[in-house]
Amino acid sequence: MRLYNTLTRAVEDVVPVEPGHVKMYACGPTVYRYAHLGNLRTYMLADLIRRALRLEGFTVTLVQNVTDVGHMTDESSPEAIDKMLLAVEDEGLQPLEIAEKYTRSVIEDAAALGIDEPDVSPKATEHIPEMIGLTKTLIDRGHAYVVDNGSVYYDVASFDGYGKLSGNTLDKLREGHRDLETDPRKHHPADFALWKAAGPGRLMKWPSPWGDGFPGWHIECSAMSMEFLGDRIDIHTGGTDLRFPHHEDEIAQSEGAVGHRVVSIWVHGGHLRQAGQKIAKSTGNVVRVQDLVDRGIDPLSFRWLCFQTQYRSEMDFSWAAMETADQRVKQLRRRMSEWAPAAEALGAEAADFDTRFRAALADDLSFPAAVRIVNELVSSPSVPGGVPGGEKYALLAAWDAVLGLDLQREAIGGWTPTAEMRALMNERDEARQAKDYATSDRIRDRLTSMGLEVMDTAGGTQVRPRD
RNA sequence: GGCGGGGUGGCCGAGUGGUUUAGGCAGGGGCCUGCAAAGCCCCGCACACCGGUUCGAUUCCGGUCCCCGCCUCCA
Repeated sequence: MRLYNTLTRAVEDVVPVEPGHVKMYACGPTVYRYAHLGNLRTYMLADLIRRALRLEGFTVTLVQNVTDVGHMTDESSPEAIDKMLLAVEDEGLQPLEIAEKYTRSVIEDAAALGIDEPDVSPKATEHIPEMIGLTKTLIDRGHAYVVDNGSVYYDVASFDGYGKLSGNTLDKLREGHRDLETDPRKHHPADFALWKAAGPGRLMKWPSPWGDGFPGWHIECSAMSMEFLGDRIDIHTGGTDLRFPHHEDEIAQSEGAVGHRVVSIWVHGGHLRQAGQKIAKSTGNVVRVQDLVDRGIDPLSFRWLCFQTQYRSEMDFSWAAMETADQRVKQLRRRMSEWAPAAEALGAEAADFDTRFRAALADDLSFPAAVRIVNELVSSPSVPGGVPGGEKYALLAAWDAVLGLDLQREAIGGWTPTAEMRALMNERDEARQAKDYATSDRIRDRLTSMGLEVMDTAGGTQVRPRD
């Protein structure tokens, strides 16, 4: 298995520190609003890496945090508004109720998209002591300092490798600095909060050695990743926007605390755009799982849409492309039911397809190549010397462990026409045999109006639900 | 201003120093059919612009234009 490492800017082999067992950490959702498809694409990425690794025979442990601490709209301003607090005001709920509501919603949306749950989903609010502990360690090791109001800042100048992930090294940061108002107590403008003193009216706050306050944005990931996975983590994923400052700061924290490299491979997923702009709450162009459902699109079809684009690339979302993908997935399921049951063994041709599919996934998760292989398999001849239907079924069923498209749904689900439908089908066949086409066409219209697709086959009239 | 990533045929989107250079959808033609549908077969010869390297570049290098992300919360 090879993955592109943002840190080294190269595709690297995944070589877990513990042989055969890959430890993954994924930056997860902030739960004061609904997740949109862009967020979910990134969560899906972590799951796809896990699925592909498992197909390769690895054991995988995936930890994904739930950020239920509100962060500031603007870290540098004293008048900054807490986003969690905004949600609290808008919805008339308590912070924990807000968190619960949206946590549940994200879990549901992820499930609808076939994203398997992480092995562990720690909540930030339940690990405040670990964050305080890590902050103490950083102070002790000379990487952080306390200022007079009780906030604690990370001293970026104390960490040699600062900037290695994003390219934003300290000299570059100084050079290209935007005129931001920063806390004058900071030693360097790029210093960031590990712990923030609670201002008046702050709802979520905890006691600490430096007074009541709340954790900085980046510390939760350092603290929880190392708590659950140790200080040698094989893969860390997140959206490309987290590359700087979030992941850069996370590296400074984790490595500053333990004194050595913590994460081996950093994987960043590309953003979803719509009409050229990234999908975001602030842009006002969010698309949610519910929007897919409202349009009669199977949410799992969003997976197929995503598979066509390399995970690292930005992807433009359009309803036209989404509907095309949906049609294709539904078509695949229909073909599966035609090919059932699965063959017991694979012939040479089928085995070759299998090898190519697995190689595509192992090559930096090349889903576009995998999609092509699926398409080739589907349209390959089922004649002797080709791939018989039963083998196609067996292959696609196996690949579905990664694709997650529920391809066997129709074949297994066994949709069957009702007695009424069967009676009409018989009537139509009789009319057709008698060449009474006026009657047969009328019956076809009747079946069509029942939401069915009518097909003539060698065995007579067949119907299936129209998608 | 700094950092990072892009511009491919009607659309979505892979990929590659040349020789058969994806795939899907839409579109055109055909087979099949009583007619449709479904299925099958055939058809597009693209790579922002300008230079350079090369026998040869869409692919490598330089420049130009444009787009997107990050630098404030962000997947």
